[in-house]
Amino acid sequence: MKLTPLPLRFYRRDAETVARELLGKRLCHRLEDGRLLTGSIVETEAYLGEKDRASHAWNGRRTARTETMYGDGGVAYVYLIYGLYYCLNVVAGHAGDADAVLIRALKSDIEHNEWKERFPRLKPPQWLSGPGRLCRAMQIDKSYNGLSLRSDRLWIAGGDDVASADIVSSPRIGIDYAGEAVDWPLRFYQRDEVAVSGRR
DNA sequence: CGGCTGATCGTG
DNA sequence: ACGATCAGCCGA
Repeated sequence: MKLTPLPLRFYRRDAETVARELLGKRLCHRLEDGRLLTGSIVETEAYLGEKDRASHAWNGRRTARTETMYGDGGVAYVYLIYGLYYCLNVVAGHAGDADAVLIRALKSDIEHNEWKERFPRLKPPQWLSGPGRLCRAMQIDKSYNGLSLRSDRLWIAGGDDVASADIVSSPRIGIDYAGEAVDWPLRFYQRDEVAVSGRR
């Protein structure tokens, strides 16, 4: 299995395109001790920057937290939610436009024994199902915020292409407050994939 | 300053 | 259905 990082030009497009095309790609994390955790992306959501009420950058909110999203595409944007969980985003587009793609679920392509020990109550597909769970399982926290997705530690590699007929879109999850943006079909997931989170 | 809130998850 | 739990944002 080749795990070559995607080129920067992959990320420097609009968030919706990046969100669709991230399906099937492999998220890779090299731990300090040398072990490698990987999973195939099966669910994403696009966030469209300042014009998107669901985005942290809505209405031009450019703060210490959102600054990462305002940079060029190709880095990780990681934030803490509900004081409990981390969420991993891929920054898309170009400097100034604050586009990002939330990674919502992975399918494990390596049966990693340690996960069975750490999450004994969850069945295998659930370790990586949901943005908070996948960060916990992949050991991604806020220290990865701003890190290049072509770094030695964290990167995204090519995978199996997903046919467009197998990509389903829907409104995004957990953004009921987002006004006119609540129904924008910016969530994408792989049809019939059990690791996909939440309601369909 | 102090109050409020959330791109979630686990339990009941 | 609800509580956990806190960084960050906002208003004063």
